[in-house]
Amino acid sequence: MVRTPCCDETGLRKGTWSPEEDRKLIAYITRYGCWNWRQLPKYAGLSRCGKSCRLRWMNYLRPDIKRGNLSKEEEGVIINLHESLGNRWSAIAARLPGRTDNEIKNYWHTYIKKRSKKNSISHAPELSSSDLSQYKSSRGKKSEANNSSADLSSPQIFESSQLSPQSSSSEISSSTIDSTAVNCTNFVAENDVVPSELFAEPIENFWTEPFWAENSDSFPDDFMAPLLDSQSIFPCSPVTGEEFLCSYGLYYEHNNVLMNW
DNA sequence: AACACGATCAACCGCCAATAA
DNA sequence: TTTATTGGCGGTTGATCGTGT
Repeated sequence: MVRTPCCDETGLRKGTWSPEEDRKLIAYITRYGCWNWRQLPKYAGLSRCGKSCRLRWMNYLRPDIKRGNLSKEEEGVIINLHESLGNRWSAIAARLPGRTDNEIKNYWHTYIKKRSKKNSISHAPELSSSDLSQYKSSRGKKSEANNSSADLSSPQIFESSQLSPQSSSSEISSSTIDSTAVNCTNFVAENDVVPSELFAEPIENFWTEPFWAENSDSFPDDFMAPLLDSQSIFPCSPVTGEEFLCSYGLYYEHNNVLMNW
């Protein structure tokens, strides 16, 4: 089977995201969730591949992302977890609310450099053979990895604490993993804000019509009615009401259109 | 002020596992 | 069972920023 590359289509943008692109992505996901990353950019009016959109959202635009330097406690958690988990950045990130695997990965590489410099030795912290085998087997059996990571004795700091009260710990532990995915795909499915039928049986032409935040007036009233509100989507957003933060500033929704302060 | 260098981090790439058809 | 598609992960790259000379 030959896998079609997701990013080699001509016309797809690469590189740094512009504020406008961020705005579109935020607006779309805020409103509709991420039902399909591959198709999402088309309907969101973005000339990006789905992977790129997903990455941007997961690593940067999610409202529960914690920016800024890692605290001493977080550093300690990373170091401890790395000892037991190895380079399983996503698993480590799952224990650090608001931190992304990319961020932790970057931190670790920086840490390794600092440490190797400090010790004036060439060997940076490396995976033991047991770590490696554990890692490899976990990659082979993802679901087991999820379970095993949930069993670790290290302090459990679930992102669930930032999720809606309805989110049970079992939900999270079954997907430690991806609280982000929970956040994202379950916007709709679990928040009971938007009827799931809406997605199961979309309004005619809906999924075939590009989404433009600017043109949201064109949607029928009955469709606009069950829109997600920021609190139900991002129950732990530091910003209340109709506002939420993103990397480029404070956004708020006005007449169902995302505005930048 | 200008340049070189290193650090940081956002983003891309390629692979794998899960799942659907 | 096989094939195709998608999501997710870790490794890596490269642009940008800060600092030192």
